[in-house]
Amino acid sequence: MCGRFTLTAAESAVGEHFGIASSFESAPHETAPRYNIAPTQQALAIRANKDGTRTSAGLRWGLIPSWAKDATIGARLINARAETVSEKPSFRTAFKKRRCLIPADGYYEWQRTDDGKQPFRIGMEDWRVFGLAGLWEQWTNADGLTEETFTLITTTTNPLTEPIHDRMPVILTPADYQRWLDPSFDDKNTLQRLLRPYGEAHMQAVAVSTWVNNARHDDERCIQPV
DNA sequence: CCAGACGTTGTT
DNA sequence: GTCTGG
DNA sequence: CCAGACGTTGTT
DNA sequence: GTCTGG
Repeated sequence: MCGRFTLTAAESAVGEHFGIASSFESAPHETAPRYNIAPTQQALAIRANKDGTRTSAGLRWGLIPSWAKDATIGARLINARAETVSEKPSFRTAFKKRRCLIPADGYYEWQRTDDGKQPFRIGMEDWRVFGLAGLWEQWTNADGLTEETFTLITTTTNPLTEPIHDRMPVILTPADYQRWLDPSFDDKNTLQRLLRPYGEAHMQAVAVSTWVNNARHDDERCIQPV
């Protein structure tokens, strides 16, 4: 699965990778380096308009379906399984109409051992930015206040990460971005084929400090190799 | 018809 | 909102 | 994902 | 054990 991730890259590198001008105006609070993005926190999301132009915004991690009576369900819907995402009531509408990319340059998985749990930071071999496949929703509470949330799609693991954990988040290649983001594209089979494990060839996994365990910790010590 | 669920993970 | 179970 | 709470009353 | 919060 994927319950934590990083986005430490410069705002300009993120903009260049996803083809957006700048996040300073649309999401000023998401431009600082993040070493430990946790569920319920805001994170940067990339979406596309019908004309294909891309925008960025800060959304809350943990999808709240539009029909939810209260927001607490969001903390449990932080991941959606690629195998069932197109059918599940909580996700199917967003899968058709509200897909997004979540910029990251690492994600964390905890390996269970006899001694406890060892966190790993996993990403590209040079820690460059990549796009995680996500879905977003808009939810309005009883007071009429609106909130935008997202979930990350997971799939089976790849050979690099198999010893650590049996699931991994879906990482899309830039060639797939446009189709994934296009809100008017809704061919279920085509979309579902994009949700496969990313090739391990240019990835790395590094054991890091348990400092990352606490979601309130958000500094360089989280990515410190051990 | 109405009522109630709607999710993933890991562990057993 | 939409589907399943009763 | 992990950490931390897990309760009610009345009063300030 | 299970739920909520980050």
